[in-house]
Amino acid sequence: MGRRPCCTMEGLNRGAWSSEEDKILTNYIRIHGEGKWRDLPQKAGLKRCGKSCRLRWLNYLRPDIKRGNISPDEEVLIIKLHRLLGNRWSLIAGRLPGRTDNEIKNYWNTKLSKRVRNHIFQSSTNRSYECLETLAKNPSAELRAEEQAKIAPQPIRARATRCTKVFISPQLHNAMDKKDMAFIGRDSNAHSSSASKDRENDVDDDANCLIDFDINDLLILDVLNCDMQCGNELGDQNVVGEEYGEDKNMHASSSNSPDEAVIENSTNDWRGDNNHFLQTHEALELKTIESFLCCSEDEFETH
DNA sequence: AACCCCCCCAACCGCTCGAAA
DNA sequence: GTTTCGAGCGGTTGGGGGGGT
Repeated sequence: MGRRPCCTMEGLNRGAWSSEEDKILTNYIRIHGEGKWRDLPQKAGLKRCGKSCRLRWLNYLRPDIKRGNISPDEEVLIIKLHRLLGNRWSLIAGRLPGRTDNEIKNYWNTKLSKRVRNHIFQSSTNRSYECLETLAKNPSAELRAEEQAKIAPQPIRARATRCTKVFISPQLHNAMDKKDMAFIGRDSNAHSSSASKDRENDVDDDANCLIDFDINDLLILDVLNCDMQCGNELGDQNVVGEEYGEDKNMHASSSNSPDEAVIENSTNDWRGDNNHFLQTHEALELKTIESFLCCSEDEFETH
């Protein structure tokens, strides 16, 4: 194996881009569209690595990029998402239209992480987004000890994988539709056994299906779920860190069930005009939902 | 004015993944 | 099944600018 570098490294410009280079790249992409980054520099007449061109376009030149100060609302969202997802910058950026993963990563590393760290000294399984909002809107605000404990991070570190389909039981989908805390918040054992039973019925009824979903539901669930025991379950299941495993067939991309609903056709995506987020990250979200429901991984794998 | 230090952020690097050959 | 390629992700680096002395 092995791969040739994306371009010969000799004689290429490095470092900051000049306005002339920006102009050339922008014009080229305007005419030919994105993609084929390896060949782009040669065709466009740029002395740059294709990777560098891609990065420059995605992080700086794209017309839909929102530049400027990050609003308090955006801060709140970043903090919430970071708490939920950890350093998954592309996922977090996917929730902030016009913001790039690089920008959010930088913003977190230079500002938010310090601010949050200063207000947190004990891990806790409880959550309080009121505290987070207070923090984002008034950085100098001092939180009480119990408030600090409530916002200690417990990110879900499942791996984000690219796949095209995801399985969610009809029960889960209905529960998410209705924000059914009674269903979602039941204790893990009770839920685990009943969930298994439900799924057996699903199989019998041939009612399993793949249903697209919106991560907004997760956030809503998370917010509504402040007082639930779910946080404890997350910790108990080792969803933080590698121990939780990689992928483990959590994506259903190989399934051929006729009941599958292909995410690509989803209209439930936050962006509306494309489905990048769901197409690339539903496996992570499935893991997230699974964790929220406190189900065992095996139960999902049976599907 | 000169120097130093720190912060910010654009850019780079190494790696992984899915798809195609 | 294996190899190669295109693309994307996340951690890190380093240049530049601003503030302090």
